[in-house]
Amino acid sequence: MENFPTIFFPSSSSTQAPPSSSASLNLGSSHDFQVNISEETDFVRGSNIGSTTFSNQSKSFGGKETDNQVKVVGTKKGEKKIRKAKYAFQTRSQVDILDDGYRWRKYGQKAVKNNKFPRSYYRCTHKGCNVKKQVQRLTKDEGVVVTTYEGMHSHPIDKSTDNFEHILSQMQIYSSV
DNA sequence: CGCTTTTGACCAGCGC
DNA sequence: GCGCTGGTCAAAAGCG
Repeated sequence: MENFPTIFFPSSSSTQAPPSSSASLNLGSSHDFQVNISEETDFVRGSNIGSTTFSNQSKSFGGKETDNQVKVVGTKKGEKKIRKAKYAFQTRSQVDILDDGYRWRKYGQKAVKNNKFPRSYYRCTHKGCNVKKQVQRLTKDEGVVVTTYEGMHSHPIDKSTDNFEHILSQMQIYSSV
């Protein structure tokens, strides 16, 4: 099977060890799992990712650079706007909802300009966990779902689904800046 | 009965 | 200054 997840870590990384764990994903029968990790404003595009349309997708996805700027939702006055690290997962799947083991609650849905499919906004339901994620399907390839994670989970996984948490752990390690 | 989803409104940032 | 777009909130409905 070639359904193996292919995780592309920024090659510029030199601090932590590369993900040597054999990450296997049981999301379904035929899901091409492609991860496109975007570190802050810098999208990892191109590379050796199999999809030819990937660059275009990345372009449309990060068309507006402003979408990487996230303002702090603090009730305090002058909180500076910090940009959190976002991780864009590109998954080839028939379903939008990828159960990664965490509990998500949908809190919004908006139609994006360049996509005819709406974008869904989810938030982790754990107490004190402000992890958000967006799920968006591409217009060009409706078989491709882009899941953008924002933030880090600071609690154990809810279910014992797969070792997807291993992947998340790897990324959390990486994203601990 | 409690939680999740849905959906419209509201708001802030940016471009023109 | 206005309009557009993206992101969040909140109320109500829906479901197990």
